[in-house]
Amino acid sequence: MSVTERKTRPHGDARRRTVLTVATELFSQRGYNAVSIADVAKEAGLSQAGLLHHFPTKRALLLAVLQERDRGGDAPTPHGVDFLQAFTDALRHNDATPQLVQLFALLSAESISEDHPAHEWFVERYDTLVAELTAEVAAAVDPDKLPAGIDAETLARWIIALADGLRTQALLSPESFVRADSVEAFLAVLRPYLRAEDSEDPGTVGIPDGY
Amino acid sequence: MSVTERKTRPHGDARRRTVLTVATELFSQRGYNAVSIADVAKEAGLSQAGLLHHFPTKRALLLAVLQERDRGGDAPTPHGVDFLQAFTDALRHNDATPQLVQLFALLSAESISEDHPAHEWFVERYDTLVAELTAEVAAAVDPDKLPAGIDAETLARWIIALADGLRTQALLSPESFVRADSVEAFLAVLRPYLRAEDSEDPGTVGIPDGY
DNA sequence: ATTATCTATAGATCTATAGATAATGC
DNA sequence: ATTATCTATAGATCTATAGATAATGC
Repeated sequence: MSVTERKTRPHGDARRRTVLTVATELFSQRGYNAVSIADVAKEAGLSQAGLLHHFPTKRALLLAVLQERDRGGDAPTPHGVDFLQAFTDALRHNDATPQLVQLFALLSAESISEDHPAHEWFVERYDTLVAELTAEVAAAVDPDKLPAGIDAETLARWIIALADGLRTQALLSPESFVRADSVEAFLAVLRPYLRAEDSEDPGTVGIPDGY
Repeated sequence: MSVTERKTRPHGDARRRTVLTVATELFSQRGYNAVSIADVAKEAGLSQAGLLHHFPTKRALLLAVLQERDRGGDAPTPHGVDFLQAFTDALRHNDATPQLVQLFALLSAESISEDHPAHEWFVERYDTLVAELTAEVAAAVDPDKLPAGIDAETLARWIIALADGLRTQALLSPESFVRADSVEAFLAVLRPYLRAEDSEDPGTVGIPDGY
């Protein structure tokens, strides 16, 4: 209940949700720059000015889409080795909605430009993701078993990069392989580096949508 | 000497090159959709209509940029293990021109949409890349040493995915790590799987110089 | 004769605002 | 009284074409 909260009504809330769904779909298919707010409004069944009543600018609409999609991993996730398994499970789950996967593929590339409305959002997202995964990998692997020069952060960045890079390949050529299988096979290759016995107390860290 | 070749003159050729350079730069910074041909023309020092004399549509301009950038590897490339070394060398070379790297990051994402002007170009590019790298990996590794379920194509897709995925991370947060180093470290981890005649001591994992 | 340019402009879009009207809830 | 909409439109852009003029090379 922030000071800047606006009053809404049931019918307006429903409209807002419709608009967000449509915007997610269109941004996913064509990217932010190639979609007009008129496109979204038409598909959502209201006028462009009607849409702008709910989301005052196109940028606000994009950020609302991202924000909604990021509260994906509300479920409690395990730590250490089991976290890595949960990661590929999340990949498999996300691949069921390719348009959402495509949205993140497109926006993560568009947002590299510093003046893109989602630039800060993505920089922060990757920082968080790398830090989180680094901690989990560190908990799962035995440092003494790692090859020289390979640390937990390196492994964490590899895993994230694999998920992102294989996503491009899978979207361009969907029938050629299964992304989650490939990432899972990679994690299996890391098995020799894992701690002999692992006993970790569970916690709650979310794996976000869009992967 | 194709039938569809156009006659050109020295001054026009120079202009064309200028336009291509500027277009590469601007597309790299902001992507195809967010750059207008007027932007390119202005920066190249000619009128928009003047630009369209050389490249009749914006789409033609993009394809010309891609085509020019793709004839990079004219040098004879080695095969097998040495090819993999040449691959990271190429990465290191490319990272010296981040705006070009950014161009491919952006276009490979934008082009996932089937109606993007560069869609076919990128589908074909990845097909070729995977096929080529699969052949080189197959020549370098000993199939008997590979973990169960991992084949040459899987490894090839991992390497391409790593290069692509780490590219996003490096562009969003350039100071945090060196992409080529990370990919090179990954290839070093693959060393136990290589054919005997190419690697002397599979027991100890070798890390390349500079580590 | 052809290439290389330019100015001017048509015709589409696109974002966002102004101002009016209807519906809703205290 | 406030929210939720709409029509209409201003003001920017954007791609591409029309038609004219200058420069170049057979």
